[in-house]
Amino acid sequence: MKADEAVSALDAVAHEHRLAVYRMLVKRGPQGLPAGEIAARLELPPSSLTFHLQQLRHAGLVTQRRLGRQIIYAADYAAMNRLVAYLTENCCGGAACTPACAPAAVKPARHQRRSA
Amino acid sequence: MKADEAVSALDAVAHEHRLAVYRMLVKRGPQGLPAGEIAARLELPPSSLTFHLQQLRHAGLVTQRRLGRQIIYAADYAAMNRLVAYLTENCCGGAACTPACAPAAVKPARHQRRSA
DNA sequence: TTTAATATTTGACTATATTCGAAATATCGG
DNA sequence: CCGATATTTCGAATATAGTCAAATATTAAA
Repeated sequence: MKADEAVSALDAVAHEHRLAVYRMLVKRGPQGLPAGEIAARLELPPSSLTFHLQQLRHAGLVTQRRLGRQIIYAADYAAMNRLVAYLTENCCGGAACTPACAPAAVKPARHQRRSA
Repeated sequence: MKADEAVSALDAVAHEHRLAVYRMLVKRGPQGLPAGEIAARLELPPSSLTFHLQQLRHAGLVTQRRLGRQIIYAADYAAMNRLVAYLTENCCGGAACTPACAPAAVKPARHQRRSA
């Protein structure tokens, strides 16, 4: 992955609404969701949602397909993994840092204590 | 992790120079690098670098400490892992999506066990 | 205390992103 | 074809980010 691709992808999710859309799609799975459903759930005007969906799509994070009158968006998991890998690449110069640096895989809402 | 914290962190790395700085620090390890060294390697004017370092720091992705005349910056690996976990959280609704979704099949990070 | 090294803050300028209503486009069912 | 539904494109207003030279702080050494 090139730096500018990573920047595009990160920029795409670096926004309140787009991050919400993206996480919704990640949670949804390959089945995806139609634009209208996303707009309804997040209470966004359709034109605003399109703007954000296009950014996610252009960044390669989501895919688009038509189903009748609807347009279905879905997360591209391969892209997600490439991005995460790029961010954490060469952690600690490759030294034995696994416990400290390895990114968590699937997190089942465990007790992560965080004092405010 | 809250949505706005994630947005701050993503926004911090969603920039060519900041991403380069961040990856350099991730690669460097807990030892970190002085601001001047980072500026020299990336050929950035000191004032511009400070601008970007502050964003990374304010977003919680890097830490800052003084060493003599220098100010050392280092990646915060716990924050990195929280961010990655947030992005990939509840992948596919928790269904059996491991081959498609699981980022770098690695067990969740525990505690830092690294000799400095 | 003076000087040099290191890093940050300030300030002024330029450029880009976000928002959303209204109009346009594409699809379906009759 | 026509009306209804789903989504996108356009356009204009508003807001925020990025750049870097010069001035300022902080520390160390002579």
